[in-house]
Amino acid sequence: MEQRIDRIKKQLHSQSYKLTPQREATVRVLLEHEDDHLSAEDVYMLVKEKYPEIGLATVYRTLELLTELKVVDKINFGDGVSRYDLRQEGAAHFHHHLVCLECGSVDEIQEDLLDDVEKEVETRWNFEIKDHRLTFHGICHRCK
Amino acid sequence: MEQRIDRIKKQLHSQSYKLTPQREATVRVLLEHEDDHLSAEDVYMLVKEKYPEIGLATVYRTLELLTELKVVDKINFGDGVSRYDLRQEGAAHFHHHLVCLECGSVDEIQEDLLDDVEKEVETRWNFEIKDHRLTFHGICHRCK
DNA sequence: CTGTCAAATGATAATGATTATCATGATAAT
DNA sequence: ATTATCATGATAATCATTATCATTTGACAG
Repeated sequence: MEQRIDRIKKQLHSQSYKLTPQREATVRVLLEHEDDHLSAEDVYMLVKEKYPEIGLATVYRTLELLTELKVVDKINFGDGVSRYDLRQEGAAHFHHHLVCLECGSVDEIQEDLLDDVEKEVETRWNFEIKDHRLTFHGICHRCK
Repeated sequence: MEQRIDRIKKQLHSQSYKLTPQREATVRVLLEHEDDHLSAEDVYMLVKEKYPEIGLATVYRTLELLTELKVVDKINFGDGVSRYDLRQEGAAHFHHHLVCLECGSVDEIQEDLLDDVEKEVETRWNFEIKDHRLTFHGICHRCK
C-alpha cells in the first residue's frame, strides 16, 4: 500500500504535480477498493469519511489527473456514469470486464486474451493499437 | 433500402409497435448513414431536414426502441455522448471498433475475431456471454 | 361514417453527471 | 517575509438524457 502510494507520488512529481492530502486520500480509497468499479460520486462519499472537508470538484479533478497519468482507467458500462478502475501496476493493457445482466455485478479478467486478435487487427487493418476496451455482457457464474 | 425498412416494420409490428412517419424518417437517416456513429443530436438534426416538425424527445424514444429491438446498438466511446450504430442484419454479435487517437475517426470491424476468446471466457470464468463490446484505441491507417 | 381508446408525439421542464468559475488557501522559491 | 503558482471548495453553468403532460393520430367498434 505505502509503496504503491509512493510510486504514484513519484509519478506525479515527475510531471510536476503534487500529492496533496486530498489526492492522497482519494488514491487510498481507490487502492482500498481495487476490485470495485467506483463512480466519481462513490469515491467522493468514501473519501469524505476520512477527509470530510474535501469537495466533489476536487475528486473529479483528481480522478481526471490519475486518468491522464494512466494510474486509473475511466470506463463506462452504459449507464450514464463513468467509473474509475485502478490499472494493475506494470500491465501493458487494460483488463477486461464481465458485466452480469442479472445482478449487475462486474468481474475482472486480468489475462490478456487478445494477443492473437490484436496481431490480426494490426496487420489486416493496418491499425497501431495503443489500448483496448473489452466487455462481455451475459450471465455470471453466481446467477447461473 | 425499402426491403430493410420493410423488415424493420415487421419487427416492430411483431411487438405491436407501429412504424410511424417519425420512426420511418429516423430509420431512413440511420440507414443512409450506416457507416457513421451518430449521436442522438446528430440523428435529430439529420431527420429534421426531411421531417422538420419532429421533436428531439421522439428521436430519443425511437432510438431507445430500436435499441430494445436490437436494430441498433448503443455505444459509448468515452466522450459523454451515446452513439447509435446499425447492426448488420443477421449478425450474431456486435461488430468492433477502431477509434483513432489522432483524427478521432471510428472504423468498423465486421469480422467476429472473438470466437476463441469467448469460448475460453465461457469455460474458464463460467460466464454465459450474451453480447460484447470491443474497441481498440490507436493510430488508424490514414494517420500512420 | 363517427365516437372511443390507446399509443405516439412535441414542447418543455426536470434531472443528473460533469465542467467551469472564482475567490480563498496552501506551498515553494526567491 | 513576499510573491507567484498551484490546488482547493463552493457553487453556478452546461450538456445529455429522461419525465411530464396536453394534444394528436390512427385503428377499431358500433
